[in-house]
Amino acid sequence: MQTMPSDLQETFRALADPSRREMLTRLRDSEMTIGEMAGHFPMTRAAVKKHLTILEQGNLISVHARGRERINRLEPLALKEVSGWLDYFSNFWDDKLTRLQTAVEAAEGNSK
Amino acid sequence: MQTMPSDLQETFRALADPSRREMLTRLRDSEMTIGEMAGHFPMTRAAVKKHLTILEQGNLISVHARGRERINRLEPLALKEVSGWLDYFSNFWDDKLTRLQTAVEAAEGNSK
DNA sequence: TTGACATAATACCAAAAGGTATCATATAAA
DNA sequence: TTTATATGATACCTTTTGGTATTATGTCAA
Repeated sequence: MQTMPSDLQETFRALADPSRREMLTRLRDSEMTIGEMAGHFPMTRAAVKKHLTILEQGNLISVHARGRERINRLEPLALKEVSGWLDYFSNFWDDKLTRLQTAVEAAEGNSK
Repeated sequence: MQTMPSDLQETFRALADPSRREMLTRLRDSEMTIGEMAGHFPMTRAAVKKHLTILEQGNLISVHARGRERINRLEPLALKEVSGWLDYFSNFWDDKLTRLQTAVEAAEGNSK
């Protein structure tokens, strides 16, 4: 059985939830506290905090204390690792697109 | 051609399980039946079939009948859509890597 | 037709996921 | 110091998930 870095597993797991993905897109625009994040979601602060913890376990965010607040900051390197995993398939989809484009061009050539 | 992210949720959900990700890497090398796939995993055929169904729901594979067998084939376009979602963050990690590389080069320059 | 084989369908189970409510703790402010 | 605020930590509940076992269906081959 292939052994993948366990943190990549935690990253994929964290990305599986739509609320967490939306949290990442919000953190792309600006870091924010748990309370600020909770203001954007129809769930309790406790639930938002759980989601942020899972994002942190997936190395997708880092958390920094500022007084009694906790600043949540995007850490995009984990996303880059996911991108690297996807690259394992990229020539495959490129091939498929190439064949498709070739077929389209052939059809256009016939119609001219 | 812009096919907008239809149901990326099902794709992300399918990618969250390590067995399913390994199934995708196996299908990258060659399409195969349910029974063949089951030979590579320590679980029943029924469990493998469930995983393949979830991969199909995530548009990551297609299933084709061949007699009494079912051929499972990689459909990488859904992975390309995931890659597109990640691109929303790519300048972020590029920035971070650029800063890191700059710092490394500066350190090397100091040591020479 | 009969029997073996590959898969489909269903019921069931334990554990994980996603959520709430409640209480404790640490810090800011009056 | 007292009080309000921001978060942490549990306990608990319901639904989903990943797995099994069992039975049914369709197809190949003798």
